[in-house]
Amino acid sequence: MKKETQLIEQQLSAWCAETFATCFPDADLSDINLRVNASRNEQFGDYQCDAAMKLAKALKSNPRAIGQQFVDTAVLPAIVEKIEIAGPGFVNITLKNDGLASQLTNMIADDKLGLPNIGKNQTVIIDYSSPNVAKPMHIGHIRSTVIGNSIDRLYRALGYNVIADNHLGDWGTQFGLIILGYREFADHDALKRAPVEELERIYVESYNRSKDDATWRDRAKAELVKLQSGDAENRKLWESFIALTLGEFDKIYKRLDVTFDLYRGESFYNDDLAGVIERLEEEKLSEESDGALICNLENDGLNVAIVRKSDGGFNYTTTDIATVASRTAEFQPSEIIYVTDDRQQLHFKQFFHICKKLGIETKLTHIYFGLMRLPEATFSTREGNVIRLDALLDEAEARALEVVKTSSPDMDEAQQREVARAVGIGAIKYTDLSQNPTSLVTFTWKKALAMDGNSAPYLQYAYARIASVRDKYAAKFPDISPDEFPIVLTEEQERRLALKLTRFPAAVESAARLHRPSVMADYLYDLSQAYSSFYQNVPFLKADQGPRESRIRLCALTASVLKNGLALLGIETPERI
RNA sequence: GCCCCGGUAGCUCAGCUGGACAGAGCAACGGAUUCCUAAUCCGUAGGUCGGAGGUUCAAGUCCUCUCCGGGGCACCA
Repeated sequence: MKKETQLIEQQLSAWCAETFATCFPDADLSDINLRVNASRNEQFGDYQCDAAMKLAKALKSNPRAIGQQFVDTAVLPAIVEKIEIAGPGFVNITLKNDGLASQLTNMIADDKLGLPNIGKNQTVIIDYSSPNVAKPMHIGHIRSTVIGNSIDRLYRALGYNVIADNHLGDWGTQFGLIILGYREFADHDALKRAPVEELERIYVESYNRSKDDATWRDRAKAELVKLQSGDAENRKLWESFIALTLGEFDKIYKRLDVTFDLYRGESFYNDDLAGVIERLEEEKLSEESDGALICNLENDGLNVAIVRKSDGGFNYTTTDIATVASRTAEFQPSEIIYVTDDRQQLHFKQFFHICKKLGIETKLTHIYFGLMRLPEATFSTREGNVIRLDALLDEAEARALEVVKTSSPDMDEAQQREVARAVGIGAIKYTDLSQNPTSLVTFTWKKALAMDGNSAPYLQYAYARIASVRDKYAAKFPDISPDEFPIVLTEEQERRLALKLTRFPAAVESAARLHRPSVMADYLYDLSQAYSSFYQNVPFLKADQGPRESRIRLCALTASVLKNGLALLGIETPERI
């Protein structure tokens, strides 16, 4: 039986709370945060507790004295070397070297590297990517796809049962225009060559005609009505548009290593929409206004949401409510997570609110991110200022290939291409994942394709160096098995690396909890820096037996953490680079 | 008009539930390669955290006001 892993931070926090309770048995400490946190600055120990300052007021005492009392009464846990009081009343905690070493040994023995199984028996649905049919994906789509996919991976790693659902925009008024346009001026050769581009051209042209041609508008509407009422021919056309588009999308998803468990577009919920309206009316949550049916949420500061248009059609609020109802009934998720850009915030607040009023208790979370902007000067001449996603990926791979060719000229070309693919795609993903999603993002090729510094290639490079060390060790000492030697931390860089390694589970946990892959990226970069410094300054293949094996084990564990950690960002780790 | 998100070093960005002197990368400058992949490492320089008040023992982080940029506010999703 696998013992439940507990994060060091939690362990120390619990200990800290207990100790304070023993120190001050009469005080009510329930409102005060007694947590222990990783020290930001290593001169203040490995972990620190700032509770003494927080308690000062409640206990009517000064923080130094409280800290001192804590230090005097505390019974140190086995893993702790010493505690000290410092500054205004911080308790700084330093871990034992052999305590760290045994943590590492446990991680090595655990194929999950110490990750807690906090998602056991919980289902989470993640709704991300969700592009529209008949429109090519451009750089605006990469954030939802890559961020959503990373959240997906983080949750899975923590034991959640994740359902990744691609909620395609496959239904709506645009299909009337597309069907009509298709009938009138489709270029069938172009449709074979580049189906989505041609579909988009058809849509745009048809849309433009509808703007000042009432007849065209009416004809498009007639096509839409036919489609919606199940006309066999239009239905078939519509299905073919979806198939063509998905065929193109799948190429991109494959390149990005993104897979979905479900592809349920808006059309999937079409039959449920009337029922949603009925429920809203029954619950008296809706009212007529200017011929439309609305939910008035002004009292909640959320304006007004239209649930049925004056022409009788439904819109996305209705669809989204139907989707939640369907998902909760079918999967009983503990949480549904949506990943979209921040323009949709109001919409999500509105329909989350309506769902709650309808008695749906499921936790609904909207992860939003800032739209990608272009620095005007660079791209103003580009047509429509749009960079297609596949073009971006091509460029990334090409750029990476140049670097690979100059850095690894001896590698055969097929392998160079393979490395360039992993590195190029990794660079693109990392750029998106390493920033806080809510930040505004300015797209620059330089940043997106960065190959050094805080970038995926830096992390991949660190990994490849370890792989190389491992192979050289195996060749040089074929008869020695490093795992028979204990991990001993003597050098400064060694200890720093060890400490970082033990924080992997905490990093994964908080990245998932905060829905922020950037936390993971930050951690991995930090770890790689610690490793690179170790690598550069501490010899291992040339060290004596004992330290050598200990260091090899550290290398191996670093490799595992990097590989698994980067996998949580959807980034590959080639063995050679 | 109301609401949301940004404004941190020349540039691009971190900074978790307020915690000890604000951190990276790029660019600049100076070092390191008989040695485990230099896509690396070590170092120097660079910031009144948009501005003004306030709360607090402690504010980049919370509150109020304000300036700048982006976005959203009824039949597109």
